Amino acid sequence: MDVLADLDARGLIHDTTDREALAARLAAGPVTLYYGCDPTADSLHIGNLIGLLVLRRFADAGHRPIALAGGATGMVGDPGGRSSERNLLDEATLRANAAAIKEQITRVLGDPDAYELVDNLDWTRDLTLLEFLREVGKHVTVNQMMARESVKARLASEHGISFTEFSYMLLQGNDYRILYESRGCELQIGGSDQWGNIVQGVDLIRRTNGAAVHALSWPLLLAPDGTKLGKTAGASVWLSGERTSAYEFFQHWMRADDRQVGELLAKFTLLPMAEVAAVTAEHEAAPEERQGQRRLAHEVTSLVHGTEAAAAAAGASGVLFGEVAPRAASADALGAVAANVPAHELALSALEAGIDPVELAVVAELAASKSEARRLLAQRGVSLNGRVLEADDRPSTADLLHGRYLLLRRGKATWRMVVAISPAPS
RNA sequence: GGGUCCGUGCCCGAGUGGCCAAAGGGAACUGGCUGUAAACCAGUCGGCAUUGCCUACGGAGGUUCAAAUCCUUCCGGGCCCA
Repeated sequence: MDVLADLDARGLIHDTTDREALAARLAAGPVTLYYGCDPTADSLHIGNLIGLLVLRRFADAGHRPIALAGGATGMVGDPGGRSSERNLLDEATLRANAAAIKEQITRVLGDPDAYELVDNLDWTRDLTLLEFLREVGKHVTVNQMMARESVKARLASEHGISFTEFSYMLLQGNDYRILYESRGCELQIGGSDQWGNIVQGVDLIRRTNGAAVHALSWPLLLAPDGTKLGKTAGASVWLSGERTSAYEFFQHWMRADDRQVGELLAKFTLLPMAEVAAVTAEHEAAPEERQGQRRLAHEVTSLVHGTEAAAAAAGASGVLFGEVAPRAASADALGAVAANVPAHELALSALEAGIDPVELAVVAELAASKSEARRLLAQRGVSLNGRVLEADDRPSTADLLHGRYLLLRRGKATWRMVVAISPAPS
């Protein structure tokens, strides 16, 4: 299979170094390539998922991917795409983050024999300043570095840019050089915001080794209306089940904008393009059926959380958004929901005399504060067991479904379960 | 080292002694319409609390009946000069 053609069809090529040379090299035999993510948090988010999946696509085409966790680069901070200086994370945090991220990479890439996982801290930690200046710095002109968009933007802003962040691109360039020298890595991939950093490495390798290596970037994901995706919108959907439960993850894709379904299927699933096209066509014929979103949610959730979790999330969604009224739902169905929707325990005794809805909303973490809870209730934004919860209601044990569940919803799609428990005899 | 300007709520950004929990925009949240969509319309958007209180305008002090607004100092940053 022609990987480049496939990536192209999926809209995953934004830029490459000499396209023909790259195509020829890929056709000539297995190529070692890498993609790196910095451990700025203890979980990757769906933006990084594209990169991992592109690695996977290369692996499936017979190439040899390297996933790089940026233990070293994470300590410095990439100036790209931000207007102000980063706060440096301490080493312990970074180490913990890197460990968590490695686990996620492993999950998405599957077969541990099919790829290699490295951490740039391993070769950067002991690099001395003099070595760095002589082996890396000497080959790069500041003129060229200043010309980078990300640097220019920061130079123009009132915040400036520290030398540390300015050096980031050299560290990343050096990673590529090390991987080229130690493992014969000839291709680095990344989002288009990484293009400058990637090309930096390509240049460095040409100057130090006289070799022509390659680069490939994909376009950054845009919001459906073509504007830049808000930081909160995409960056808040995490791969970690701790941060974003499998159910919530599934729901994120279920709510995808119609206009984006085809694009998302192409970029975030491993379905062959022919099938993507078929599903998209089916979806466009009857968008209200949401078949595209269903398939998308199932595929992506399976990749990240496993098919079992995906099926469970789909099952819970069926109960919550289906025809069945909460009061008529079976104990099994509710149990399944409780296992998928964030659930909170509440002592049975707290319900006996009736509970203040404000209190209940806070306990269920439907609202972050009592003020917010009151606001939501005033706006009639909370429902209990399928009925609007009024501010002067006093939910009690009589409202428990099957003697133990309270099913709460905020807005249209945010569900919480409260499970009543008898205090353990002590 | 000298001069000068700046630091406001999730983000951008007004405010230069009381009418400021702080204009405006964006994001976000809720309601209406709908298909768990889009667009659009309306409302909300520091916390606690029965019209009141607390915390907040980089940090710490001070002046004042009263400070985001004035003074001192510290921290952080931009620009110019050396």
